[in-house]
Amino acid sequence: MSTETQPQEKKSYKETLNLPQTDFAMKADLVTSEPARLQKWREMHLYKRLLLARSESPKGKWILHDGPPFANGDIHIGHLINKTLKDVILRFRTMQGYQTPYVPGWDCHGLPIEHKIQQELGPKLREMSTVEVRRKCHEYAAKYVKIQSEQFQRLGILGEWDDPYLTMEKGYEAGTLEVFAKFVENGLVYKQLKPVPWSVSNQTALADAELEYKDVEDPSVYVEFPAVDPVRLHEVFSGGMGKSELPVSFLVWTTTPWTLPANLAIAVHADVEYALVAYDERAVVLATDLVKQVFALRPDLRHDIIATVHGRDLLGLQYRHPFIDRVGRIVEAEYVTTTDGTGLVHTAPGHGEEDYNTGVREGLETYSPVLANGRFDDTAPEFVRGKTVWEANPLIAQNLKDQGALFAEVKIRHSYPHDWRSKKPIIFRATEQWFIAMDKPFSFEGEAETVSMRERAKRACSDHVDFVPDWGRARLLGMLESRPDWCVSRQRAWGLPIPVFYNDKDEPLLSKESVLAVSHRFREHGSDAWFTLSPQELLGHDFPYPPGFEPEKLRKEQDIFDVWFESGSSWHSVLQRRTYLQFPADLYLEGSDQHRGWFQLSLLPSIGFNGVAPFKAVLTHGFAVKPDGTKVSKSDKEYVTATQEIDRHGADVLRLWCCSVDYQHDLPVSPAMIKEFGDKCRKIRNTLRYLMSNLYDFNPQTDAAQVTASSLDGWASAALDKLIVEVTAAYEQYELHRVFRLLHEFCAVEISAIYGNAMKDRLYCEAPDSPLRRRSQTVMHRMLVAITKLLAPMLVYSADEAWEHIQHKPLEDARCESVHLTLLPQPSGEEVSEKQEAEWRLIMELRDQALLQLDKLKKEAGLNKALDAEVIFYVDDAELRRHLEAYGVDLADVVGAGFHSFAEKDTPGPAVEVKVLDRRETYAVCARSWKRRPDVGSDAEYPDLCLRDALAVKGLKK
RNA sequence: GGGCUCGUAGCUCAGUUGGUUAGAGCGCGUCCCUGAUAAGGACGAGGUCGUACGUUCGAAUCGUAUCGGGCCCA
Repeated sequence: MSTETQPQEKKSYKETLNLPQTDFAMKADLVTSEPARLQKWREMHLYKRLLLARSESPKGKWILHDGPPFANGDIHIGHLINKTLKDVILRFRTMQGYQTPYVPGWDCHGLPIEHKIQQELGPKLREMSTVEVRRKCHEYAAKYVKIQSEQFQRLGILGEWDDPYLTMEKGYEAGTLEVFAKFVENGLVYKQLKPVPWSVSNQTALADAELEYKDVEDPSVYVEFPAVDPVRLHEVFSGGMGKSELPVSFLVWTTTPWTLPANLAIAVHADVEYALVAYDERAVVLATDLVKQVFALRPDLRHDIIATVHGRDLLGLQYRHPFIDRVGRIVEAEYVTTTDGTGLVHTAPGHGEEDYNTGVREGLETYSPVLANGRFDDTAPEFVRGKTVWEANPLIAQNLKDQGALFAEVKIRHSYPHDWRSKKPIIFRATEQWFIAMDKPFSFEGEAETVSMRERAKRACSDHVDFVPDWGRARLLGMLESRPDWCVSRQRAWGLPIPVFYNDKDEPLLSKESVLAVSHRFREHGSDAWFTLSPQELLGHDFPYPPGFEPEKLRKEQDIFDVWFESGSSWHSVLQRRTYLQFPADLYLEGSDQHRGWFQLSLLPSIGFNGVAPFKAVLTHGFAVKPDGTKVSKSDKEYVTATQEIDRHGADVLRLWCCSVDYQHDLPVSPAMIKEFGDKCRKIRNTLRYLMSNLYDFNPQTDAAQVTASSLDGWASAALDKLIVEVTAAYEQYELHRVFRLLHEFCAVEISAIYGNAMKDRLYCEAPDSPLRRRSQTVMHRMLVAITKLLAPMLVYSADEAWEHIQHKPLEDARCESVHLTLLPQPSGEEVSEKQEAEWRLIMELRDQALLQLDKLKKEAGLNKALDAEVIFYVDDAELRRHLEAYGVDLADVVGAGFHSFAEKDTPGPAVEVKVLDRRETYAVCARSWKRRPDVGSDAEYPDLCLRDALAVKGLKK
C-alpha cells in the first residue's frame, strides 16, 4: 500500500519550509515601470555619476562618436537599431572600466526640412526673407531634436542629452568653416562648370545621396547623324578599295532626346566591331552585334551588311547634327557597350557625368542650353526655346522625323534617377559648382611628399582602420576609388553658406584667412550673419583685402554647403572642440549605407584637415526587413512603428530583440516577432526572480560556504565562470546576438531546467543554515549578481530593477546604487581539470538517461512525480563509484527523484548505468519534502518524515 | 548593368582546418506538477543545409553557374 499523506499535515509542514520570498515582482509591467526608472536615473544624474566614477579609471576613455540622424519625424526602427547597438556597446565599455562620454547629435540643415517648411508656408514663402525662412527651418529642426531626444531617452539610451551637438548650432557651424579653411589653404577647392544632378522642381543641384532610382517609361529614339564625308566613310569600310556616294549616317540611341541639342560628339569603343549597313538607298553605321536587334525595330526595311571595321577606325570622322548647324566627331569611350542601343553613344558633355569626362579629355565645351527651371535657353534651336525638357522630347522626335533622321522611336522602361523629395525625375545640367579635388596632390606643413585626398584616404582606410564586419574595408575602398570630385555647393537657403565673396569682375575672394574671418563671425552670431551682415562686417574691419577687391563692392556667394560636408566635419566640431572627448574616435557605428555617406564623408574632411581618419574602427549594421527578407515600407502589415512598440511592450523588449539578431546582415522584424521577445524577457526575469527569492536569508559575508568540485554547485559555478568569459568575449567582439543567446540559454537551461530545479529540495527543506543550503546559496548569489550585470547593457531597465532587489551585494558593488555603475563580473578563478569536466558531463548524460526512463514510467505506469522514484547507479569501478558518491543527494535531485542508491553492475556495458524505479509501493513518502525514501519514519517523534526533515523541524523548534 | 553582401528546422542562431544518423534555444504539440504558480518540469514532431553541376573516397563546409533577398552605385 502506498502511504498517503493527510492534507492537514501538508499545511502544517509548509510553515516549516524556507519558501522563496522576494519583492521583485514576477510581472514586469515595463510600460509603466520604465518611465519611472528613467525619471529616477535623471534625478540621480546617472550619466554624470558614471563619468565621474570612471574619471580616475586606469582604462582611460573610450569614445563612440554618434552619427547625427536627420532632425525630422519620429524615430523609426532604423534609429532604434542604431542607437540601441551604440548604447549596449557603450554600456559594456563603461562596465569594463572605460570612461565613455557620449554626445548624441543631429543633422539639422538640409533640403528635407526646407521642403517641409516650403509646404507649410505655401505662397507666403515668396514674401519672406531668406533669414525668416531659415528661422522657420531652425524652429522645425529644434522641435524634432526635442521629440527624438525624448524618444531615444525612453529607449534607455544614456548620453549627454542636455547638450547634444547640432549641425546648425553656431559653434558647430564655425567649426565646419575651420575645416573648409584648411581645404582652401591646401588648394583643393575649385569652382567649375559641371553637369550635376539637377532637381528642376527645387531648382537645385542634388547630391548623389539625394537621388532615388525608379523604373519609368521614357521615349527612346534611334537617330541618324549624317556623315560629313560619306565617300571617306565608305573608304574606311572598304579598306580604300571601293568608292560610293551612298549617303551614310551614324546611328545613335538615346533615352533622353532633350539632350540632343547639346550633342557635341559620338562615342564608340575602340575594340567593338561596327558594321556599315545598307538599306533603302542609304547606309548606317552601328555595332555589328546590334544590327539584328536594331533592325528588328524596322521590319519594313530590307538591310544588308556591307562591311565591318573596328571602332578605332572610325575615330575622328565627322558628322553633321541633324537639326543644328554644327559638326561633331567620333570619339572613343571605355564605357560604350553592345548590350543595348547601337554601340554609338550620343555624347553631351553638359548633360552627363561620363559625357563630361569624355568632353574634358577631347577638349569639348561643357555645353548645356537648359536653364535652372528646366527650360531651354536662347542658344537652343528655336523650336524648343523656352520649352521644358519634358515638353521638348516629343518636339525633338517630331523634328527628327521631319528631317528623315528618326530611324525608330521606342518606349522604354528603365531605371532613372529621381529627386528623393519631390519624387520627380532629375536632369543633368551644367552649372557653376564648388568642388573639392580628389586627385590633386598636396602636402601638410613639414611633409616631404605631396599626396592626393583619394590616395591619403585609401591609405588610411587600408592601414589604420578596423572594420566590423571586415568586408566594410573593401566596400569603402571601392567607393573611394571611383568617387568623383566632391561637389560641395547647393543652391538652397537652409544650410551653411559657402563663405566666398566676389568682386565686380566676378572674381572670388576665397582664402584661408577669409574663411576663418567668417568662421569667427559665425561662432558669435551663427550663420544667419551671412544674410544680415555686410561683407565688411563679415570679414572684420582689419581684414587685409587683396588688390582688386574693394570692400564696398563685394558680393556674397549664394550657395550653401552640401549637408554632408557639415555632418562629415563633426569629428572637428565635436571631438576636437569638446576637450573631454578624444580624437580620433574609437568607434563609428552606423548602417551599412553610411559607407558611402557619413563614413566616407567624415573620412575625407578629416583626411584633408588632419591627414588621418577620424575613427579607429568602423562598425556597420544592416537594415530592418520584413520576415520574408524583403524591404519594408510604411504601408506593410509588418511595418514596425518603433515608438508604438515601445509603448506596447517596453523598451527592454525592443532592445532585447535588437540584440538577438546578427546585425551584420539584414534584421527581419515584424510586430509579431517583437512580441515573442516579451516571452524571452519574462523567462530571464523569472530566472533572476527565482535566484533572488531563495537568497532572502543569505548574506555572503557571513553565510558563504566553500564550493566543492564534486557537486552540482561546483558544476554550476564552473558553468557560470564559462558564461562570464564567453559573454565578455562576445561583447568585446560586438557579437551581441551571441551575448543574448548565451545568457538566455543559461537562464532557460542551466539555471531554470537543471540547477535551480535540482536545488529546490535543499533550499526549501534543509535547515536554513545547513551547509548544503548555504553552499547552494553561495553559488546562486554569485550567479544572480553576475547575470544581472551581464544583462545590464541590454536590459537596462529590468537589470537595474533586479539590482535594487539584490540584498547584500558584493563589497565592491556596495556603493553602486545602479547596476550601471558597476563593473563586469569576473570568473571565480577556480581551475577546472579536464577530468572534472568529464565527470560533470557524465552526470549530465546519466541525468538525460534517467529523465527518459522517468518519462517512460510516467507514460506506462502513471508515475507522475519524479519524487516517487528512486535512481540506482550501477558501477563496478570502485574509484568511479567513490567519485560519484561524493555528489550525495545531488544525484537524486538532479533528476528530481526522491532517493538514489548504488549497486554492483552485473552486466557488461558502460562504466555506469542508471536505472529509475517506481517506489510508490515500496517506500513511504515524507510529508514535508514529498520525497519517497526508505528512512521515512526513522524518527519516532516525526513518523511521517524522513530523517533529514525530522532533524530540520526539530532544529526550528529550538 | 556594376561593387559589396546574405540565403541551415515556423523564428533567432551554432556548425572548428570538408569526415560517422546536421545541433541549440524559442515557438508548436502531448503530458506532468501545483511549495518559482498569470510560474516550473518532461517528452515529442519539425531541416534533401536556396537550386544545379563540379572537385573529392567523402561537402552545409571548396569551385562554377543559377535563383531569390539586402545595401550602395549606374
